[in-house]
Amino acid sequence: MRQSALFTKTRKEAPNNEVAKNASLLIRGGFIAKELSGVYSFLPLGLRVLNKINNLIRREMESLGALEVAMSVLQNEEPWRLSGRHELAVWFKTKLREGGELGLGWTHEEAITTIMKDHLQSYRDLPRVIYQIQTKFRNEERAKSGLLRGREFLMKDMYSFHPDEKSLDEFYDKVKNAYLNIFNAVGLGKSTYLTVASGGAFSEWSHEFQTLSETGEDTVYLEEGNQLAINEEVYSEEVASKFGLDPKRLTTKKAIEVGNIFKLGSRFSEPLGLKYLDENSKSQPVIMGSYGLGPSRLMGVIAETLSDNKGLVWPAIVAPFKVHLILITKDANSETAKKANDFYNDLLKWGIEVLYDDRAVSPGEKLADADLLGLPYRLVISDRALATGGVEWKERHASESKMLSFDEALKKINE
RNA sequence: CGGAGCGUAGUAUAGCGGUAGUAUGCAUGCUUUGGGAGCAUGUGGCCCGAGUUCGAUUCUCGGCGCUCCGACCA
Repeated sequence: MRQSALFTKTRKEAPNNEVAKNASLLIRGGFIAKELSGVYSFLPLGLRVLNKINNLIRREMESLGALEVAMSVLQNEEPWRLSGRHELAVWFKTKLREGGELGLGWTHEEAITTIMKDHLQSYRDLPRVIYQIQTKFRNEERAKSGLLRGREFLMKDMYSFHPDEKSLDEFYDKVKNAYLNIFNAVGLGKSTYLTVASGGAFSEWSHEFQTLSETGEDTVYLEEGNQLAINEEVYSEEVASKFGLDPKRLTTKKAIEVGNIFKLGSRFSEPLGLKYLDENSKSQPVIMGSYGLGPSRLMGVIAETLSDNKGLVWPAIVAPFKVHLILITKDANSETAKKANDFYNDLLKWGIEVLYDDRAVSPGEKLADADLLGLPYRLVISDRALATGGVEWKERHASESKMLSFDEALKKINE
């Protein structure tokens, strides 16, 4: 994409209505726009990042055998009455003209359980795994920290249906690994801990995925070198020992929750009547699990924790473009400009995602923007670079650049 | 929901009981091209409502909105 065609503009100054680093940088770079507190629009660059994250998540979920659906955002209140959750304050509710109440989906256990009543009758129909990636609405008492805690946000929610606890347990462990694959892929593997947390009303324990960050709302107990942690909410020396950790060696750190998985058991299948017949023609409640992961929050965590003082630093796998090609020349018809145009077309031919800064602005502005936008590879084509027979190559996280021939650059991009 | 702070050009900010300044952006012209370039000329603003006052962007009250701390958080 030619940068001259990109309508979003970058800004030098941090917005005065954001303190959070993630929101500040993403707004400065034109990735997102603020609509309300905790409510953001995604602009072209931001949407590209979000879609990359979504597709990464999709690949992992599909590998678990999950099938994607799109459930409705408007929800019937009736199943929520059956599950006893219709009074919860996080629910944005509204009324039909006729007077009936309905709500905006903030989670979908009730909805998917109701749907599955039409599709699960026999043990032969189990297990099943269903997920969606969808905008969720939660009437938070306090939105905060940019994309980290919003009232409207993107969520991948997955639900699994099993004949018994054993089947659920096996699947649950697979999901743990799939989640860890995702956090590893986006460069948060080392700072993300599988964390024992409260199972709430459903079971004794659940697991969270906590990424270390001073902006985090949670506190976890952990030991360096061990990727299992305990959330402060459930921590005691006894609990630590139970999970194989030595209380004496644990320290506390602030962390932000990037995922949460639950064993629901029959918490929803019983009240909503989701049952199946086993091999002995005996009616049994379906055993369920639910698995959340927020792509927009993950984008915020990446922006928050992997950036530096010049701007964003996207991991290649989620970067909106892989290459930032920058032309520096005084004359749009110069030999240098022709070379840059040709190279841009070569990159497109190779199927490389490239943002080409062909704008008629000063070199300083282009370079500062490149740092702010944070694409992994920066390639500068200028009179100076051409004089040495090639392009200047710099990786966003590196401090030094080096000169490469056009062929060498192409090769390196494809590595 | 309790507490604190804030709301002035597109953005970031200064200031005042007598209708507002700076930087940046944007527009035009000339110059300029490796770290947000220079000069000149323009463009553009006091969140909403009520009250006090001769006069309110400024003071008071209410509303709306934003940020932070706490509470809350499937």
